Amino acid sequence: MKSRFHQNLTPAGEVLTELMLETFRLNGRLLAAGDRLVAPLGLTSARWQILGAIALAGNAQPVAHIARDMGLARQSVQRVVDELAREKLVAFADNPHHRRAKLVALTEHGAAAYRDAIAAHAGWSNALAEDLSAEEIGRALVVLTTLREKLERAHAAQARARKTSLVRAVRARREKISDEPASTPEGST
Amino acid sequence: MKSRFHQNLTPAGEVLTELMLETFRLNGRLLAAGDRLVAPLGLTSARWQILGAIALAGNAQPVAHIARDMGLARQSVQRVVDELAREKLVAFADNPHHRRAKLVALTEHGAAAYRDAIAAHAGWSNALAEDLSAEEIGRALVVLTTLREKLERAHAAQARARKTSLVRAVRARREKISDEPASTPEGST
DNA sequence: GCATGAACGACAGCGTGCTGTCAATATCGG
DNA sequence: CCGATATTGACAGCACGCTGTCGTTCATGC
Repeated sequence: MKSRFHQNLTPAGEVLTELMLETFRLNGRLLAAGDRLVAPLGLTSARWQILGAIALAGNAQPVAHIARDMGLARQSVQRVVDELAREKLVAFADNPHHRRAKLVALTEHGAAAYRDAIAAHAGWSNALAEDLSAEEIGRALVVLTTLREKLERAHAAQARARKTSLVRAVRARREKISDEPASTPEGST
Repeated sequence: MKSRFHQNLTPAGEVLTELMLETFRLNGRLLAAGDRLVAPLGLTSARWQILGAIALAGNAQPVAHIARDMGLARQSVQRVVDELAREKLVAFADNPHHRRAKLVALTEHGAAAYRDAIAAHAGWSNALAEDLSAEEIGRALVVLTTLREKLERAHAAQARARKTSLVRAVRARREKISDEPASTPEGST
């Protein structure tokens, strides 16, 4: 089995490597096309995705929730939300549960912009999907989701392991420190 | 048919929209995991992808060719290649076909770094692909490739149409200008 | 009530993609 | 050969993702 990349790759690992490269390429193309699609509305892909996440959430949420729903870092979403707020596409409201973390909601202006964007997207997406059936796209979606979830689980497990070993190191260090003073005054060494 | 996004979406357009969002998420997760994987080698995802593209090309190429192969803008690749050159992972060689566009090749140091990276990737990719067959990953790859190619064709067609209409406007303007001086001296108007 | 840990926004910096511009170079057609 | 066009590297700026840090706020357990 001749691998394009490395002899240790399994057949599945080999085609997965190709899928990764294709994901990077498709990601760039989708962003570029999305940017062009919503540019006449004064939006970018990132901005209208955030408008979409707010709209789909159904009710106002703090930035950190929006970010979690989107699978992005909080600060990334915060930055764009602040810009959207400056342009009056979203507005902040008090959060009864947290004095600091305001709730973010679409303004009328923002809701209209999102409606325009999603309407343009619908026609474009329908045309793009023309050569493929919903079933095969759905199967591809399952593969991508499976991979992403597996990556997220592995990362979370690593973070827990790293934290646990850090806690163990700190505890070992604390016990060692508390042992040494006690041992020294008694002169048992 | 109740759409999560917009009532005009076809079933295929609907699931494609979900696939797009999943692509963005998977892209971020793959980059993050890739960065972690090659960090001990002093590399990042972007850097080792470029090392890989150079290695897979088989012979030294100018930056613009590498970029075209990767589906990226030339300047993006140039920037990283210049960094890799500073760190002695790649080197420039004269190009007999173009005095300005040097050829880029891996150094011994760069080839060793790439070997280490791809070996680490192989184990990791095999494990990630464990829950999926090569066949289903391959089918997903076909879907992604189909979409990407369609996006690229649509963009190229738009660029040609934009250029053609610009050329027509310039020609119409030139003919109008050249007509007016000729008409005026002959006094036919 | 108090201490601790987690979550959150603000601030900061960085990597990486993009587009645009300009000068150098190559290619092609008249 | 010359002019027009395309390609290329260098330069520049920007959007957008990330991580880290710090102070504020909340939740939990003792």
